[in-house]
Amino acid sequence: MPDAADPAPMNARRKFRREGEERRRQDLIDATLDSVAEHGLEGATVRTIALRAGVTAGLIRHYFPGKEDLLQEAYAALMGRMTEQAKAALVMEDASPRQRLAAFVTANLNAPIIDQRVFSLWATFIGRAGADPTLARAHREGYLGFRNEVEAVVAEVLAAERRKPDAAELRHHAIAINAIIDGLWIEGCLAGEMFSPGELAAIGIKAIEAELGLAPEQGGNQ
Amino acid sequence: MPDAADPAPMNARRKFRREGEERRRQDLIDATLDSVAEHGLEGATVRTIALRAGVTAGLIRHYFPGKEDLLQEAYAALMGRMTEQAKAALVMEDASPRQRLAAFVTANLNAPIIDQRVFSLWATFIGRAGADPTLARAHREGYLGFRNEVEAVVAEVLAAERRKPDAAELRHHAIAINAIIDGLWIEGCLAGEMFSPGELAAIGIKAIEAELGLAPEQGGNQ
DNA sequence: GGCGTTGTTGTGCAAGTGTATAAATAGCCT
DNA sequence: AGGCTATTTATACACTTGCACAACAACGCC
Repeated sequence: MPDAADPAPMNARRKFRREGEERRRQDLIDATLDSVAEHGLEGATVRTIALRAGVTAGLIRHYFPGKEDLLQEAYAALMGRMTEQAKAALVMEDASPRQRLAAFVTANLNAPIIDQRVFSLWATFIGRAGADPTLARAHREGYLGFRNEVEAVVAEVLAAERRKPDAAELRHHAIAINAIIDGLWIEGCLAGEMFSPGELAAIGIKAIEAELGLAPEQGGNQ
Repeated sequence: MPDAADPAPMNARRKFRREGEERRRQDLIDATLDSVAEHGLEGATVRTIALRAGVTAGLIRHYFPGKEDLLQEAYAALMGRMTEQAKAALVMEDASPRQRLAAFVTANLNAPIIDQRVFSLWATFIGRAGADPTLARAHREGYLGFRNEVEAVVAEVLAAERRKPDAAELRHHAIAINAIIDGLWIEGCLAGEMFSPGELAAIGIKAIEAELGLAPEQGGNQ
């Protein structure tokens, strides 16, 4: 008679807790990014994502109209974090424009922005920008925002050197500097162990100073 | 009585031609790249690929052990074409090192290397480099090969200017120049219509000359 | 021209996909 | 404590996926 009063029913329904809506959405988005980073878009199935988030697959559809919407929000969250971190280094106060530019470059060429997982996510999503106009526009806006930040700092740096560049010149500098940062970022993410700590940032700062025609710093700060 | 002697039997088996093995493999690889570029890795199913190649899905398994192998070979083919095109601009003869460097940059920052489809493919595949060691190594080799080419040209350019850089300096220049080209390549692929023709190449050449400390060209060639 | 080889097709299948929906239960309000 | 409600689970379903396999027919060879 092990049938009647079994103290451990084998068809026990899984225990669960009710989390707040915001918390669940964040967990699902984070689980989505983890899944995409690890297995690519193809491997990011609702079941994989749900497993990672510690819930069952059905719950996804309770918070998102469909899987596509979850992916969209995950990409938006990723971009938001990236640009937020990147710009954070610019808000230094009590620093010369040149120091701020150097700090900006250094921040963008070290952890946590140099990170293989973030790069994988970026590449995976951006690869679909050619086919998905929504992604393409999201990228364009992020890129232009970033470039405008660069352009603003460059203008300050040159102003401090009493140089008065015209708009076209400024734009070219911003494009070039953006390329230097992006290119070094990729190199660092894909082959970080080939560079010693701080090496990429040093290369980037020197390249940017050359681009702007600044004399190399002589002994240190100021 | 349209039943008996129907001249067009509705269960007609599809007509086909036997292509050479190399031709079929190439067609399948091209169809794979097209599918990946258009729908991403997730949308590149054996049926989609076969449809694009003008064959039926079963044939894929006649030429490749599995879908994964087809993807691997497609990625290898992509990388091969990219590096081949990129290096082709370096074989100019009867040109000064500096002209060769400029030609190299120009070639890499215009069509057909600046191309949204190629970028989509690159990003899609490289996004998996973090998880797939095979891909990671393939990229690393391609990258180092590219950077060594850059380093060699840079050495020639500096030698022509009677400068004798040490190995570390040379390496840093190569890393920076590589980053400039990569970064501008990405900008051009993702937002090509934001730049006028030749603008990216001009920006790249100026940035690289600044990096190398070369005086701007005065009037034209030589 | 017939024939064998094998490139090619078509069908089948088990596993996995996103989504729909009913059943259950955790936690709040009174 | 007890019920209400919305979060969460579980199951079902139609569809797609990669792959296996047998039937077929295009092409070279005699």
